[in-house]
Amino acid sequence: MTKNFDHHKIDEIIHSRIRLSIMAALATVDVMDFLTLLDEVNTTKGNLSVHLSKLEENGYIVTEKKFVKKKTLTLCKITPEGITAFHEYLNMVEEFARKAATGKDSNQ
Amino acid sequence: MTKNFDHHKIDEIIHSRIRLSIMAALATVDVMDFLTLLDEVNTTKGNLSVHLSKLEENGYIVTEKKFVKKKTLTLCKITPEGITAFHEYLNMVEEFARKAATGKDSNQ
DNA sequence: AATTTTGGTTTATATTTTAAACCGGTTTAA
DNA sequence: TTAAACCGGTTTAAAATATAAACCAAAATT
Repeated sequence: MTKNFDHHKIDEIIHSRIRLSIMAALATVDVMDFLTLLDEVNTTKGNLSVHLSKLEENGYIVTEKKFVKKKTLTLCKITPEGITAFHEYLNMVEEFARKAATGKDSNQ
Repeated sequence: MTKNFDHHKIDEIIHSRIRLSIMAALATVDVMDFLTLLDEVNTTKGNLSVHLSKLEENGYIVTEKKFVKKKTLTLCKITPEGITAFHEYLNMVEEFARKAATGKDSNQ
Protein backbone atom coordinates (compact mmCIF):
# COMPACT_ATOMS: atom_id res chain seq x y z
CA MET A 1 0.00 0.00 0.00
CA THR A 2 2.85 2.33 0.79
CA LYS A 3 5.01 4.59 -1.42
CA ASN A 4 2.46 4.56 -4.21
CA PHE A 5 3.20 8.17 -5.00
CA ASP A 6 6.92 8.48 -4.31
CA HIS A 7 7.90 11.78 -5.88
CA HIS A 8 11.34 10.42 -6.80
CA LYS A 9 9.66 8.37 -9.53
CA ILE A 10 9.22 11.55 -11.58
CA ASP A 11 12.24 12.55 -13.71
CA GLU A 12 13.24 15.97 -12.42
CA ILE A 13 15.06 16.92 -15.62
CA ILE A 14 11.91 16.61 -17.71
CA HIS A 15 9.59 17.75 -14.96
CA SER A 16 9.72 21.51 -15.39
CA ARG A 17 6.91 23.22 -17.26
CA ILE A 18 9.20 24.63 -19.90
CA ARG A 19 11.32 21.52 -20.31
CA LEU A 20 8.25 19.30 -20.51
CA SER A 21 6.92 21.58 -23.25
CA ILE A 22 10.25 21.46 -25.07
CA MET A 23 10.40 17.66 -24.90
CA ALA A 24 6.82 17.27 -26.08
CA ALA A 25 7.42 19.69 -28.96
CA LEU A 26 10.65 17.98 -30.01
CA ALA A 27 8.99 14.57 -29.80
CA THR A 28 6.67 15.62 -32.63
CA VAL A 29 9.36 16.30 -35.22
CA ASP A 30 12.75 15.27 -36.50
CA VAL A 31 14.29 18.68 -35.84
CA MET A 32 12.93 22.04 -34.75
CA ASP A 33 14.74 25.37 -34.85
CA PHE A 34 15.13 27.71 -31.88
CA LEU A 35 12.57 30.28 -32.98
CA THR A 36 9.86 27.77 -33.85
CA LEU A 37 10.38 26.15 -30.47
CA LEU A 38 10.26 29.57 -28.82
CA ASP A 39 6.84 30.10 -30.32
CA GLU A 40 5.53 26.61 -29.51
CA VAL A 41 6.66 26.75 -25.89
CA ASN A 42 5.73 30.44 -25.54
CA THR A 43 8.55 31.64 -23.35
CA THR A 44 11.47 34.08 -23.57
CA LYS A 45 14.70 33.51 -25.48
CA GLY A 46 16.74 33.52 -22.28
CA ASN A 47 14.58 30.86 -20.70
CA LEU A 48 14.59 28.69 -23.77
CA SER A 49 18.37 28.95 -24.05
CA VAL A 50 18.91 27.97 -20.41
CA HIS A 51 16.50 25.04 -20.51
CA LEU A 52 17.83 23.72 -23.82
CA SER A 53 21.29 23.75 -22.25
CA LYS A 54 20.05 21.75 -19.30
CA LEU A 55 18.38 19.17 -21.51
CA GLU A 56 21.50 18.95 -23.66
CA GLU A 57 23.78 18.52 -20.61
CA ASN A 58 21.64 15.56 -19.65
CA GLY A 59 21.78 14.01 -23.11
CA TYR A 60 18.07 14.36 -23.79
CA ILE A 61 18.53 16.62 -26.79
CA VAL A 62 21.32 17.79 -29.09
CA THR A 63 21.67 21.18 -30.71
CA GLU A 64 23.47 22.08 -33.90
CA LYS A 65 24.37 25.63 -34.90
CA LYS A 66 24.44 26.37 -38.60
CA PHE A 67 24.50 29.41 -40.83
CA VAL A 68 21.67 29.78 -43.27
CA LYS A 69 21.71 32.87 -45.47
CA LYS A 70 24.44 34.29 -43.20
CA LYS A 71 22.22 33.96 -40.13
CA THR A 72 22.67 31.62 -37.22
CA LEU A 73 20.21 28.80 -36.98
CA THR A 74 20.04 26.58 -33.92
CA LEU A 75 18.51 23.21 -34.63
CA CYS A 76 17.24 21.12 -31.74
CA LYS A 77 16.73 17.39 -31.86
CA ILE A 78 15.56 14.95 -29.24
CA THR A 79 17.95 12.01 -28.73
CA PRO A 80 16.95 8.33 -28.42
CA GLU A 81 17.69 8.60 -24.67
CA GLY A 82 15.51 11.70 -24.57
CA ILE A 83 12.65 9.86 -26.24
CA THR A 84 12.99 6.99 -23.79
CA ALA A 85 13.10 9.33 -20.80
CA PHE A 86 10.11 11.28 -22.10
CA HIS A 87 8.06 8.11 -22.49
CA GLU A 88 9.06 6.89 -19.05
CA TYR A 89 8.10 10.26 -17.64
CA LEU A 90 4.67 10.06 -19.26
CA ASN A 91 4.25 6.50 -18.03
CA MET A 92 4.93 7.58 -14.45
CA VAL A 93 2.41 10.41 -14.63
CA GLU A 94 -0.10 7.98 -16.10
CA GLU A 95 0.64 5.53 -13.29
CA PHE A 96 -0.06 8.25 -10.74
CA ALA A 97 -3.26 9.13 -12.58
CA ARG A 98 -4.38 5.51 -12.75
CA LYS A 99 -3.68 4.87 -9.07
CA ALA A 100 -5.45 8.08 -8.17
CA ALA A 101 -8.49 7.04 -10.19
CA THR A 102 -8.85 3.61 -8.59
CA GLY A 103 -8.72 4.61 -4.91
CA LYS A 104 -11.36 6.41 -2.87
CA ASP A 105 -11.49 4.20 0.19
CA SER A 106 -11.11 6.20 3.33
CA ASN A 107 -8.15 5.27 5.48
CA GLN A 108 -9.49 6.91 8.63
CA MET B 1 0.29 24.84 -35.76
CA THR B 2 1.73 27.23 -33.24
CA LYS B 3 1.66 27.29 -29.40
CA ASN B 4 0.85 23.60 -29.23
CA PHE B 5 3.02 23.23 -26.17
CA ASP B 6 2.54 26.50 -24.33
CA HIS B 7 3.98 25.87 -20.88
CA HIS B 8 1.40 28.18 -19.30
CA LYS B 9 -1.20 25.47 -19.91
CA ILE B 10 0.28 23.47 -17.03
CA ASP B 11 -1.03 24.38 -13.54
CA GLU B 12 2.07 25.50 -11.63
CA ILE B 13 0.50 24.83 -8.23
CA ILE B 14 0.06 21.15 -8.96
CA HIS B 15 3.16 20.87 -11.11
CA SER B 16 5.83 20.20 -8.50
CA ARG B 17 6.95 16.62 -7.95
CA ILE B 18 5.93 16.62 -4.33
CA ARG B 19 2.63 18.46 -4.81
CA LEU B 20 1.70 16.23 -7.74
CA SER B 21 2.38 13.22 -5.52
CA ILE B 22 0.31 14.72 -2.72
CA MET B 23 -2.62 15.44 -5.03
CA ALA B 24 -2.51 11.97 -6.56
CA ALA B 25 -2.38 10.37 -3.11
CA LEU B 26 -5.24 12.47 -1.76
CA ALA B 27 -7.31 11.76 -4.86
CA THR B 28 -7.37 8.07 -3.89
CA VAL B 29 -9.03 8.51 -0.51
CA ASP B 30 -11.52 10.50 1.49
CA VAL B 31 -8.95 11.66 4.02
CA MET B 32 -5.32 10.84 4.70
CA ASP B 33 -3.28 11.75 7.76
CA PHE B 34 0.06 13.55 7.68
CA LEU B 35 2.23 10.55 8.44
CA THR B 36 0.57 8.24 5.93
CA LEU B 37 1.00 10.93 3.31
CA LEU B 38 4.62 11.40 4.37
CA ASP B 39 5.21 7.73 3.66
CA GLU B 40 3.32 7.66 0.36
CA VAL B 41 5.06 10.72 -1.01
CA ASN B 42 8.43 9.72 0.51
CA THR B 43 9.73 13.11 1.55
CA THR B 44 10.68 14.95 4.73
CA LYS B 45 8.23 16.38 7.27
CA GLY B 46 9.37 19.94 6.55
CA ASN B 47 8.78 19.54 2.83
CA LEU B 48 5.40 17.94 3.30
CA SER B 49 4.34 20.70 5.68
CA VAL B 50 5.38 23.47 3.28
CA HIS B 51 3.75 21.90 0.24
CA LEU B 52 0.53 21.11 2.09
CA SER B 53 0.38 24.78 3.10
CA LYS B 54 0.80 25.87 -0.48
CA LEU B 55 -1.95 23.54 -1.69
CA GLU B 56 -4.20 24.70 1.13
CA GLU B 57 -3.56 28.40 0.37
CA ASN B 58 -4.72 27.70 -3.17
CA GLY B 59 -7.87 25.90 -2.04
CA TYR B 60 -6.86 22.54 -3.46
CA ILE B 61 -6.87 20.78 -0.11
CA VAL B 62 -8.02 21.39 3.45
CA THR B 63 -6.38 20.24 6.65
CA GLU B 64 -7.90 19.58 10.03
CA LYS B 65 -5.90 19.21 13.25
CA LYS B 66 -7.31 16.92 15.91
CA PHE B 67 -6.08 15.24 19.05
CA VAL B 68 -6.25 11.49 19.18
CA LYS B 69 -4.96 9.80 22.32
CA LYS B 70 -3.29 13.09 23.34
CA LYS B 71 -1.39 13.26 20.08
CA THR B 72 -1.86 15.71 17.26
CA LEU B 73 -3.29 14.29 14.08
CA THR B 74 -3.38 16.29 10.87
CA LEU B 75 -5.97 15.11 8.40
CA CYS B 76 -5.67 16.15 4.77
CA LYS B 77 -8.50 16.16 2.30
CA ILE B 78 -8.64 17.17 -1.35
CA THR B 79 -11.37 19.73 -2.14
CA PRO B 80 -13.78 19.62 -5.10
CA GLU B 81 -11.74 22.47 -6.68
CA GLY B 82 -8.61 20.41 -6.04
CA ILE B 83 -10.12 17.40 -7.78
CA THR B 84 -11.12 19.54 -10.75
CA ALA B 85 -7.67 21.15 -10.97
CA PHE B 86 -5.99 17.77 -10.68
CA HIS B 87 -8.06 16.34 -13.52
CA GLU B 88 -7.42 19.39 -15.67
CA TYR B 89 -3.74 19.04 -14.96
CA LEU B 90 -3.76 15.41 -16.06
CA ASN B 91 -5.75 16.32 -19.16
CA MET B 92 -3.14 18.88 -20.17
CA VAL B 93 -0.28 16.41 -19.72
CA GLU B 94 -2.25 13.88 -21.75
CA GLU B 95 -2.83 16.51 -24.42
CA PHE B 96 0.91 17.14 -24.62
CA ALA B 97 1.51 13.40 -24.80
CA ARG B 98 -1.07 12.92 -27.52
CA LYS B 99 0.24 15.78 -29.64
CA ALA B 100 3.78 14.52 -29.15
CA ALA B 101 2.74 11.05 -30.31
CA THR B 102 1.05 12.20 -33.50
CA GLY B 103 3.84 14.40 -34.93
CA LYS B 104 7.16 13.30 -36.42
CA ASP B 105 7.13 15.34 -39.62
CA SER B 106 10.32 17.30 -40.01
CA ASN B 107 9.89 21.05 -40.14
CA GLN B 108 13.29 21.71 -41.72
C1' DA C 1 27.62 55.15 -41.57
C1' DA C 2 24.46 55.14 -38.04
C1' DT C 3 20.43 52.61 -36.36
C1' DT C 4 17.65 48.70 -36.00
C1' DT C 5 16.84 43.93 -36.22
C1' DT C 6 18.02 39.07 -35.68
C1' DG C 7 19.25 35.11 -33.15
C1' DG C 8 20.60 33.97 -29.58
C1' DT C 9 23.67 33.89 -24.48
C1' DT C 10 24.93 35.65 -19.96
C1' DT C 11 23.80 37.03 -15.60
C1' DA C 12 21.52 39.24 -11.77
C1' DT C 13 17.35 38.76 -9.40
C1' DA C 14 13.24 36.51 -7.84
C1' DT C 15 11.06 32.33 -6.69
C1' DT C 16 10.85 27.78 -5.11
C1' DT C 17 12.54 23.76 -2.89
C1' DT C 18 14.90 21.54 0.58
C1' DA C 19 16.17 19.74 4.95
C1' DA C 20 18.12 21.14 9.33
C1' DA C 21 16.81 23.21 13.44
C1' DC C 22 13.27 24.01 16.33
C1' DC C 23 8.97 23.48 19.37
C1' DG C 24 5.26 22.02 22.51
C1' DG C 25 3.87 18.21 24.25
C1' DT C 26 4.20 12.87 25.53
C1' DT C 27 6.26 8.66 26.68
C1' DT C 28 10.04 5.94 28.61
C1' DA C 29 13.98 4.99 31.60
C1' DA C 30 16.49 5.97 35.82
C1' DT D 1 10.50 13.08 39.45
C1' DT D 2 13.11 14.15 36.13
C1' DA D 3 15.54 14.16 32.33
C1' DA D 4 16.32 11.99 28.07
C1' DA D 5 14.26 10.48 23.98
C1' DC D 6 10.36 10.50 20.91
C1' DC D 7 6.25 12.31 18.26
C1' DG D 8 4.00 15.15 15.06
C1' DG D 9 4.62 18.50 13.01
C1' DT D 10 6.35 24.05 11.72
C1' DT D 11 9.74 27.59 10.87
C1' DT D 12 13.57 29.25 8.54
C1' DA D 13 17.94 29.70 6.44
C1' DA D 14 20.47 27.97 2.69
C1' DA D 15 20.63 25.81 -1.86
C1' DA D 16 18.78 25.14 -6.18
C1' DT D 17 16.02 26.65 -9.93
C1' DA D 18 13.56 29.70 -13.00
C1' DT D 19 12.97 34.06 -15.01
C1' DA D 20 13.59 37.93 -17.93
C1' DA D 21 16.45 42.01 -18.50
C1' DA D 22 20.66 43.21 -20.33
C1' DC D 23 23.91 42.09 -23.38
C1' DC D 24 26.46 40.57 -27.77
C1' DA D 25 28.06 39.92 -32.68
C1' DA D 26 26.56 39.93 -37.10
C1' DA D 27 23.27 41.37 -40.67
C1' DA D 28 19.85 44.27 -42.52
C1' DT D 29 17.77 48.65 -43.04
C1' DT D 30 17.65 53.78 -43.05
